[in-house]
Amino acid sequence: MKVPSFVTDPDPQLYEHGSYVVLDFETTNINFGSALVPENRLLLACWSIITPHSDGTCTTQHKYRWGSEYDMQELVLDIQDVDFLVAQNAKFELQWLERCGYDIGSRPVYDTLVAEWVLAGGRRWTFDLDSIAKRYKVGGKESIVSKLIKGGVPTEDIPRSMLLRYCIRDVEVTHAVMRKQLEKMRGTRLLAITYTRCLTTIVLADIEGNGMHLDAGRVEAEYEKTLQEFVQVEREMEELTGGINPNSPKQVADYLYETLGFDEVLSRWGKPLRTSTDKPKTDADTIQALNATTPEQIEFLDLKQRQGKLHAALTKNLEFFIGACREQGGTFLGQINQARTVTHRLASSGVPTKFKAYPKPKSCQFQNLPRQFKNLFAARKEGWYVAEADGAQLEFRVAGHLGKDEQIEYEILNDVDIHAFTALTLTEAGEPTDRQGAKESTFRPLYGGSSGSPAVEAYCKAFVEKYHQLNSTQRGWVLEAADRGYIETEWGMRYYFPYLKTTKSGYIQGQQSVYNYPVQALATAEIIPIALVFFWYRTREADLFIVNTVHDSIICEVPEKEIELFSITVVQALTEDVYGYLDKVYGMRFTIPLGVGTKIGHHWNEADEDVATRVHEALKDIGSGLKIDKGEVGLDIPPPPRT
DNA sequence: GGTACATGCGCC
DNA sequence: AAATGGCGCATGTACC
Repeated sequence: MKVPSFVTDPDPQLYEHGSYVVLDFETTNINFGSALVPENRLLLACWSIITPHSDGTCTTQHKYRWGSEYDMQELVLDIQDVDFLVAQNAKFELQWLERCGYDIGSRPVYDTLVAEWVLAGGRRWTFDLDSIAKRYKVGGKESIVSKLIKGGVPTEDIPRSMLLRYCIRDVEVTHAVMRKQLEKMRGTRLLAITYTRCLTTIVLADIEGNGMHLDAGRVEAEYEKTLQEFVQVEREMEELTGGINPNSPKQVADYLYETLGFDEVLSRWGKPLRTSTDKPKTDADTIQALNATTPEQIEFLDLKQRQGKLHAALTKNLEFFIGACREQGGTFLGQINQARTVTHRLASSGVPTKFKAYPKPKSCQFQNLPRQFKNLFAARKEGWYVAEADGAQLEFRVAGHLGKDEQIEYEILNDVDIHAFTALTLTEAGEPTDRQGAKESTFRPLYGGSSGSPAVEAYCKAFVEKYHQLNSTQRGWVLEAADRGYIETEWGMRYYFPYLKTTKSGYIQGQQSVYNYPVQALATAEIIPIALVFFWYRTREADLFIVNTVHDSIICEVPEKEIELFSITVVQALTEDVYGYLDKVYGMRFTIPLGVGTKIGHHWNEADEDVATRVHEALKDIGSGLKIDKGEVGLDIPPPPRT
């Protein structure tokens, strides 16, 4: 499908001179009124239409309409008549507008919540409309209706006149906030950032409605197996300990350090490693590091480690999965949230769901699903595939670009194995490590880490020397942050660091965040969302659909006939489209080749070799370094030459 | 009885 | 004295 010009040739100045509708809906409030809950109903829409004129003035028209999604034709026509749509938390309005028959991809949105998140630049502000309004001194104090809704009063029970006043007021406040935000962004490069974020909002509004789908047979088997093992472990623990609660850090600590007489793990300075409130630690890493000598000690550590893992697997995932399979056909929804993270990554949260089998509602988010359970997910349609594409070594390559680091560029162009260097350095420093074991240390110094075991410290030093151009760039960021209180990234985003402190020794506390934010942000807050937007538009008329995105990846359900379409389009979106967008919108020429890896099979993360052969064939004339390994197909696409 | 915090664990 | 970033959910405990 053709990608609209407001994506291929964006002009963020549209927000300054275009016509727009400011919209607010009132709905019944199951799960905060989400349009994705079929039982929710639309009650009321209030909107203003703002039409600018060539002489600098503008006309404003106010409208409202009581009724359901089937009564909103006039609203839809009004939106179709303007350049863009404005709302606070536009994802919510877009999901309702979808139910009203509006094409949510047809024009840009301006989301005051998202814009405020951009302006916050990493400061932990609150982003509800009342808080924002208060900061801009518009709109007065929180209304009674707002408190009633928060207090759980059904919206439909609130007197109509009150609800109408409330809704009109929210439209006015949203509009006033928008004008203030635009004012504040003038003279900065934040408008373009806001534009990118708001394009992403549209796509998220759509993806959230799809949910992910479980293979019920596999879930039942996995649950049964895990439960049996868990029951066995708990029984053995009870016999050994006489009945402590293994989920209580307090009781476990008493048992470990009093009853069993373990010595606490010590830091390099000889002090015990404690929790933030100075209590003895009982987590998996600590238990791994304890020195067991008696048979009782050995047995307990083994049991506790298994118990912790099994308990987490059951309570956080498998019980939820079982509920979803037995009670709702295997498909469940998750939220993908903007305005949560300080770096502008996306976050995910679960949708609280009440299953018959459990007394309390359970939630399951989409970004921390255990790897070992990914293959419990399948496409919901017979014969379809789950296809995942991820940005190859995305943050490392981004670091190479931001640091203008020739060594990183060389290593990417020549496909150098970076973990091998880590393993070698650690081994030479006296701690023999294989490639797999070295992986966890590889990027520690990239994010400002410098300490650890002697060998790890030696590795950190070696890293900093090897990629000295990146390191001096990062140290520059730290100085800028310490000096001005914020940094401005290459693409114009500002991150504030009000809490940086320089110690007597000259060490800047909090510098790790400064090292990290630009790298994490360009990779997972810009490049992946941009790719997501292009991929979504390019495949809107295809049957395939996006079901999830996890920081550096895009996950879809794809019919057999669209395997090639998926592969070619996702590669284009994650590379060429990104180069083009960064250049056009941020004036930024990306210098390092971006790469893509694809994995396609009937279950998530379970590659099908035959499909991989087809993908390999489809991509053979594109890019460079095409390779196929255990069903995963990867390649790089170099950035366009500089002219 | 309800809420807030601490802890631990999962992901990238 | 300590020094790798970013999240969300389940449970236990302290406290009102």
